[in-house]
Amino acid sequence: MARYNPKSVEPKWQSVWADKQTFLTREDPSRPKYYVLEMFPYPSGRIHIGHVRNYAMGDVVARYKRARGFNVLHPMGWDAFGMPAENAAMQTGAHPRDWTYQNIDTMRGQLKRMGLAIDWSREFATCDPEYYVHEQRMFLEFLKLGLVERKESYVNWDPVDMTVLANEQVIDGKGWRSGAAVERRKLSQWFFKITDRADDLLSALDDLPGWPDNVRTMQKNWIGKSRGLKMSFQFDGAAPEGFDGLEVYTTRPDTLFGASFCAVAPDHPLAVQCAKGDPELQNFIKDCQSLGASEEAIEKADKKGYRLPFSVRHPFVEGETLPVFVANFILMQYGTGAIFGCPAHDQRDLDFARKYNLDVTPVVLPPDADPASFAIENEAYVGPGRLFNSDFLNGLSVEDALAAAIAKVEEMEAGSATTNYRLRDWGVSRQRYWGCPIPVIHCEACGLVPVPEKDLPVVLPDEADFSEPGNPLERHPTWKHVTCPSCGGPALRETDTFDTFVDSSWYFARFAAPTPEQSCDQAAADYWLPVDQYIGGIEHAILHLLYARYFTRNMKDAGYLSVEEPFTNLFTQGMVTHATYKGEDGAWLFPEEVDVKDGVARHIETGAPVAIGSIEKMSKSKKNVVSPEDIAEAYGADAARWFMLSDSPPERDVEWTDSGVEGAWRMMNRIWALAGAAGAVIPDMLPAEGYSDAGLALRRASHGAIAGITDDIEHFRFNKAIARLYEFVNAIKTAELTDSAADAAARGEALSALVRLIAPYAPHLAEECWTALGGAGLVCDAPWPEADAALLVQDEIVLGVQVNGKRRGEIAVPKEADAQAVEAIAMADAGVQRHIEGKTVRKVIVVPGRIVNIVVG
RNA sequence: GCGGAUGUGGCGGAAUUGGUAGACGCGCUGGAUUUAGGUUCCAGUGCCGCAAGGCGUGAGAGUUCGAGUCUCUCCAUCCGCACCA
Repeated sequence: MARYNPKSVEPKWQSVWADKQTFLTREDPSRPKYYVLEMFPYPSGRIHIGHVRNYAMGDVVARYKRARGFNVLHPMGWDAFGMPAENAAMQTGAHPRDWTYQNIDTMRGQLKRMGLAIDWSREFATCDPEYYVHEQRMFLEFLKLGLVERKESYVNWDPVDMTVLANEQVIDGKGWRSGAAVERRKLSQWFFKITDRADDLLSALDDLPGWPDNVRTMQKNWIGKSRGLKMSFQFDGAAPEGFDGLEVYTTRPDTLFGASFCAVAPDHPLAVQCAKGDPELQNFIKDCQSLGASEEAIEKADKKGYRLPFSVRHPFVEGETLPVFVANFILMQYGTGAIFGCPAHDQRDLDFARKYNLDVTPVVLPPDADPASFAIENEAYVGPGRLFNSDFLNGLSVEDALAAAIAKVEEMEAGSATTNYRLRDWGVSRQRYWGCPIPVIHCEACGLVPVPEKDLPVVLPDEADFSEPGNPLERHPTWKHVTCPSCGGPALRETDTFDTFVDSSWYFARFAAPTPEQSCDQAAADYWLPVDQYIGGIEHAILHLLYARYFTRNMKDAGYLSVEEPFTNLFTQGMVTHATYKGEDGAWLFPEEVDVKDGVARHIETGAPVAIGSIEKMSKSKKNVVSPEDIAEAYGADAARWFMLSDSPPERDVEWTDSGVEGAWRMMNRIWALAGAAGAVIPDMLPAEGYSDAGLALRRASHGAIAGITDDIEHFRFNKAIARLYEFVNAIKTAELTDSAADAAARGEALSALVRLIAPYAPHLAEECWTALGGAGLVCDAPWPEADAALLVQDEIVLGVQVNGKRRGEIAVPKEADAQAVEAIAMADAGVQRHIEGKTVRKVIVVPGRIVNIVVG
């Protein structure tokens, strides 16, 4: 019996699958479809172990559903545009295209060695012109439909990458890729009008039961819907030129009687206008803008204001006026960029009021508080209560007062109830070379002219200069100079390219079309979409997933798709982590450079002590990475896949350990020793009787394993499924079978089931064993084993017996024993007897099939 | 600050509707096989205790015949958002 050798076995089966086109998928209306998709990789250079985990999960689902008779679509592609290719060009001189396609070649080879059940015929990269031509066409249709617009706006400018970033790409005031402090610039940009769909994107979250709650909550918060009142305060005396009144947004109009000031954002038009003749205000505004938006800056920043030479009239109180400030804590992007301040019931307003000695009038009285003595010190009261000090609102609850105040303001025609969103429109213009060109032309005479259909795709120029930062398309000598398709005069091509999130917002639809010529074949898209199971990292909870949901709606409006929601079920898997190691000189060390024994680490070459650091997400910079290739070389792809799914629940992080993968490797060998050596034992038919007790027990174990593992896979409990597989293997190994034909059949049944159950995890080993057992065809084409319900019930049940809630014994009772019989057996148990001796039995609780509890006093 | 999650042996983690806590794996201990082994196999392994027994699911209370699971109050860690009016 030869030792299992994945090095020869794995390539063999991979080429069998390839030759037979086993995983080639076509539409087949006669079968139910199942579309399983893992977030496609960015071709950064090499596959890492996190990819292995991600794709192993998808592969388990794909192979399982396939065995259950589904027509499974499981494709793979490349999210291939983006900054790293351009950075590589700047650093090494390699062309982004060459760099990208070389990486794709490398990574495709690595993925294929993992033995994934993927239809490679559908592969594409988003940088293929055959892919992005559709993106350009869709963009022009969206433009026609009014779903996109060009507008001038403040943008987040990354001074290192020299490009614009979406709000979502700014983290703590820094660019998500470069880490540079983001600046604000006013530019003319293309925007997808995602805010038009804010309400739909929000409410439809409730109809996504297959999504994790945390992702839905994050999207909900990101969209940030609030109901409030937009209202206008009239200026007291002469209004500043061009201003009718000061329009503010508030969610607390119930506290209007506590208002003691108004404030506008530093970049509010009123502030900007006033600053024209006021150098001091100019400086103040400049200060505010240089403050930055980082977490620390916000927390430490004092509330600061600048008093404008105007006051506004209180809408409800005749003769009362409120001072108007420019204040650093007001955001122009939210609401109207102006507020009224009620210090008693808003902490920010209170901080501000204390600093500038403004009135603090409480108007909401907490339950049980005394109106005569209730006062605000340094903490604003934001809880529930009854209104007081508030004229016509007095005595109302906060909720009723809100409605009453809104009604009053609307009746006065001073404002109206509105809804506000935190979500901003999606700016998609990027000043980069390695992206999808935006297909429009700027003509002095005709204005904005879409590139005509016949001229699509607008392809990137081959030659480009990457020697300096900025946009190589902009400084290309010829590319942008074109003739206007409308008037024939000289015109300029748009040199911005799309944010790469546009590319990944519809790729799942492109996979559904069988040929690259089609963006989405309507029939194929209707057959395959939505994606039944989407799997990827939690880091895309907002960005990618929100954009994809939005884009799908646009595509539906443009007639490409019939669905609105692209992903029915979403699973967010955890990361792969590893301990970090630091040498004496403080430099990070690769795990293979370190020998760890009994918790003490030494450098293998020098023997010098090594500090073991925290367990972190694998990253190149900390060198705590392991190469999937090395692992596959040493243990095989099956063992790597097995381990990645075995130790932790898939949504949780898993720590990569050598002992863990060694354990998986041992299991591969155990299974091979068990199934590979058994001979052709798969029975044609199972005898109805004649089994020994052990034979029957083994049959029960087989069917228990089938039922349990099936349920586990359905619920993404891969770690539990693997634990059951260990139990099942142990059961087969330790079964003391007789020589009877029936027992032999029971063993054949068990082995046949085992091999089919491990196939989603360890597909190569499963094929090898299947052949050895005399299975017909390929195991990946074999149907999933079915559990026989009759074999899932035990004749005899073991019950725990408690005395006063503490476990004192264990009894075996027949399955059909009634409560009385069970009680009698329990009372007779020696361990139980010892604990009830000399005491009065007050009550006996028998829960059939579960437990017996004897209460004594 | 707001929102979400998670706390179980030396470690990763199991425990349907409240019903035998610690499945399974790793590690560790002892033994056998092997020229050797970081191979394979067997046995053991929550803690204290020779034992009987006692104690045990972040802490504390509560409901219950019975709580890892339900309720309340804390504590810790992680994630997301954050001057959003």
